[in-house]
Amino acid sequence: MQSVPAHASGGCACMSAVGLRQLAASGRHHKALALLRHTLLFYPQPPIPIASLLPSALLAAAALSLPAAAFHLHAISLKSGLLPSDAYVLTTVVTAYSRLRLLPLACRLLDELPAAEIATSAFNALICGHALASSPSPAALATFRRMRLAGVPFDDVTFLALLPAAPPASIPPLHGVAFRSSLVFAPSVSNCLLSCFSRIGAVDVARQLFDEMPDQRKDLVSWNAMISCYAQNGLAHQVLAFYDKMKESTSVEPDAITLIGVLSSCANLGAHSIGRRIESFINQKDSYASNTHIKNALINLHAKCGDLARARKVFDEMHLRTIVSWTAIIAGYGMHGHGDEALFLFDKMLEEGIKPDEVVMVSVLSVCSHVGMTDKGMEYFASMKTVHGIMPSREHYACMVDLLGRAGQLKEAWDLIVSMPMEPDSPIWGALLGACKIHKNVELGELAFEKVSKLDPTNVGYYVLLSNIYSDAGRLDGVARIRAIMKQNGLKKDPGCSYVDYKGKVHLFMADDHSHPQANRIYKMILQLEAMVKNDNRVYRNKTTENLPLTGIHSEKLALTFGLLNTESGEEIVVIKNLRVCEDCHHFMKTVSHIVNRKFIVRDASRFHHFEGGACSCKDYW
DNA sequence: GTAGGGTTAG
Repeated sequence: MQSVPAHASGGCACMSAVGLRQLAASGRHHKALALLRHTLLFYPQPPIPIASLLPSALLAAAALSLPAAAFHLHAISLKSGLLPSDAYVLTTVVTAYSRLRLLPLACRLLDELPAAEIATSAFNALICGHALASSPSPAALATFRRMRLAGVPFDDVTFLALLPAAPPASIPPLHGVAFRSSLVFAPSVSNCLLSCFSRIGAVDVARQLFDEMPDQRKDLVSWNAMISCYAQNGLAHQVLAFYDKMKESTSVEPDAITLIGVLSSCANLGAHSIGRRIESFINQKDSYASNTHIKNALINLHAKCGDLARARKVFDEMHLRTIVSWTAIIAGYGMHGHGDEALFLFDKMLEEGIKPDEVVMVSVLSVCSHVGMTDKGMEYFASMKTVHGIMPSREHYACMVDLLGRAGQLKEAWDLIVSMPMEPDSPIWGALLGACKIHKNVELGELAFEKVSKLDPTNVGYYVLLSNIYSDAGRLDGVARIRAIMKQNGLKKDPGCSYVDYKGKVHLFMADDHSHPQANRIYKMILQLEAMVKNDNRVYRNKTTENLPLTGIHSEKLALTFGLLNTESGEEIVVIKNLRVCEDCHHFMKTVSHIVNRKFIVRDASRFHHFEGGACSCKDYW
């Protein structure tokens, strides 16, 4: 007959282990730790079934941010002789320290052991810890090397932890390792590799990986990863094409993640009718009704497609708003020129106790810059460090250079760049260059160009900006020089294009484009409008047009005129343009809005312009 | 019992 205590204790410990796991899994970590304390009272002596209790308890300590509890449990693990040999306990100690932001302790633990004796799972946990602490993480890669050198087998989990944190240059060789070890054949690993190549901008390699996956191994995640790949690399047209392809495929059904990728591409393209179709599909599904990510994508869609009221409606009707929702609506008001409402919402967000992050601060600063609230922008920039504890990044500096530069404070913008604690990047110098164009400063423009063309030599926009600076200053020698450099480097100016999403179809126009079926009617009307604009004394007061060289018909004039010809008064016209609208076209549109007594909206590369009654919502500040 | 892939805002 078994001794009663032994039998009873075994059963009780077993129950404790189950109970602890359940408590930890359901988030009741305090109860889990209390149960462990209670159990330990009955089992003061090792080696007892503590082995089965420690992992859950360690994770509970990490979840509760209780380093002292983790130290205690670590000590128990050592005292009971479970460490260093018990793989489960070793792995969870590493995980607990990683999650408690005590990565050095996790490192030391494994550093002191012979690598060959460390279990795969413990190495995986450490790689994961490195990934958690920083990304990209050379240390994660170094841990993987140590593992391989010691001959410790790696598995799919190793790759899933390592790949997202791997430095860009190590992705192709890791792909090779995954291939040789046959791990690429695990769908999760190939999906992960796919998104890694996406992250480093290797879209073609990502697509190749997708195409090489046998159909039965392509799952929903593979399709979504490919859609995100196109979306994040700015290939919105490919997203829509790929989405169509996905709908044809019988093996997968789009889910919320698919739709989010597609919606964001519709937003970037201004493809409002496709976006609205997806929205009505979404509204039919109850399961999406409370999906915050979807709602955020819809706010972004409507705002970027010109329907701010609808964006606001989605925002107002949300049950749970995250900082992303706030950022989307704030940026929306900003790009439509409603700086006051945007900043009011930001203050409201703070009142609701939401802590601002780097991203929302970028939006707030760019709102200030777009609407010319220079002082307000300076205040917010200063408050980042002093009030919110956010260190300004290059992106924030770029906003500030833009803010000061647009306002004509070129010297202050320059001083800010010089005072930066990190090396300025091309968008920062580009912002200064743009400001020099607005304020016609050749000397500083040349300086900014010199910097920016070293950092981003193939970006045509910068050459065009400097060329326009020279042109405005009557420096034709400069214009010729830039043109020569561009030719020498094989750089071509991005062609301007504009389009209107009319009755579900996109009508695209290039400059001087005659290919549209209605081209004759459109040009005839433009000529009439141009003549009327020249004679319009009311808006014409601020001269300029007469002296402008006739540079052909820009695409936005064609798209707008198409819109005017095909819609009734009161109907929405949204023109979307890939580049910034020029002064001549801007003046033309203001005047036309007065002459034909219509409202219309133009989205250019940087913001929205609402034209009505001879004026623009940007107040000529863009 | 431990380690883990694809999602939104700029």
